[in-house]
Amino acid sequence: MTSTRSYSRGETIFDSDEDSPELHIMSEGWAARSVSFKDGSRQITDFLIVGDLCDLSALGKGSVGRVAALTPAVVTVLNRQAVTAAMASHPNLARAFISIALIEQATLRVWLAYMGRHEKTTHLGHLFCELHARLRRVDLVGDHSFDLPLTHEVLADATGMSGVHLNRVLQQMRKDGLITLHKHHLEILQPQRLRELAEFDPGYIRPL
Amino acid sequence: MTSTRSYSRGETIFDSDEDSPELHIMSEGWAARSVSFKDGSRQITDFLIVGDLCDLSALGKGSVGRVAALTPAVVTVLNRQAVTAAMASHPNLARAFISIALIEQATLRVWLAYMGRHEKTTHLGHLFCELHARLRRVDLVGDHSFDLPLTHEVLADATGMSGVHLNRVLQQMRKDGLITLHKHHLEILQPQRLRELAEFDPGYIRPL
DNA sequence: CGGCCTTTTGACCCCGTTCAAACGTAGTGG
DNA sequence: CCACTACGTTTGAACGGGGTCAAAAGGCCG
Repeated sequence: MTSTRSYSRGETIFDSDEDSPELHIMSEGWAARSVSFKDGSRQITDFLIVGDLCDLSALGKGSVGRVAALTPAVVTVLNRQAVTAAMASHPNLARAFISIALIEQATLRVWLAYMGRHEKTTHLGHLFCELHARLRRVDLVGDHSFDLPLTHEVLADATGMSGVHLNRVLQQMRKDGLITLHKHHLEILQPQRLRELAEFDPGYIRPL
Repeated sequence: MTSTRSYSRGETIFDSDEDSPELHIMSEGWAARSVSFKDGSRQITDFLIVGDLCDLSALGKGSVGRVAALTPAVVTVLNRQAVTAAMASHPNLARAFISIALIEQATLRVWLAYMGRHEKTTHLGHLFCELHARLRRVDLVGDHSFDLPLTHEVLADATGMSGVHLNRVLQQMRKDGLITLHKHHLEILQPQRLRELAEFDPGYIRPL
């Protein structure tokens, strides 16, 4: 039936090349999908948290990038064939997967839009708003703060900036009294102001 | 049954707000989905050409941005309910839509990765490779050249650069003997070199 | 205590932006 | 056929955000 599997930081959970008969759902920890280039740089395209499907792509064609654990992580493993069989008899399940894929699309479009924008401060602020909203869905936030067990390097790879600059943006946000970030715990001090600054509209976040 | 509709340049084909009972398929011309910001800037997140679905999002939750014609365009209009009904009786159709959504995702991830990269030349080169591959699928290329009825401004909004800089990148590519671009017709003079330069891997393009 | 991985800070520099103006080129109407 | 206009392309000059390189200063763990 369903089983779980544990990964330690840095381990690959799924790679676009493989054609695995499994479907992975995050049960604990953080993971990221990323695309790498010859010059060593990488772009993180998705953060995966509890409840997220790692490889929806196993249900159809089309996949890019590698999913790797960013923290110690646990995933639940489903059998792909069992899922596709269930889809055949329950059309609503198929529609649910389409919806999930579309929500992931929407998030990618928002990321793309913010990546194209110029001020990196806005971009990072938006990411914080998004993560807060997503973590809230799965009860991983306390009021306006949450654990963010990621290194600067990871945040930089997600927002398309250098680690050095990411650090400077953070300093600025702290100085502006927008956030605190200590020991991998982020607190949003002025949620309203941050949302306005980042033009955050939670409409694209997956509803519960 | 199915009907068609025509749009002139700039007209909105679909907006994420509306909850239309229709599904649109591009039959002629070019369109783009874009996200806009308060400051007037916009980011194009998808180019739509013949055969592309404008609003897969009508089949589920999750949508961002507005789809607008970039040239005079013709779309075929399908009835959404008819499609969802067909999906219920033909599970393979549902899987096909999942695949389409996943391929769109893959493209978005690639765009995101190139947006995060630093050299804009690479980014634009990659876009040209992608467009060529996609247009080839629908027989709209002649050897290594194709019509590209887009303004610099549009290309700039897609690649996240200013119109001025986009023009300069183009000049450089011309000087390097990589391409010519005249009267909205692009010719790739050194396809192999361009692909290598842009690290283009067509694996993510929708197969025929 | 000694490494190793992160975070922080400083200095320098370049890619890409912005502002502006000039230069096509196509379309419209007299 | 020639203005006149509107839009797109091209070019110049100046500025600045963010990158790169390098080194110091914290944590964290064996």
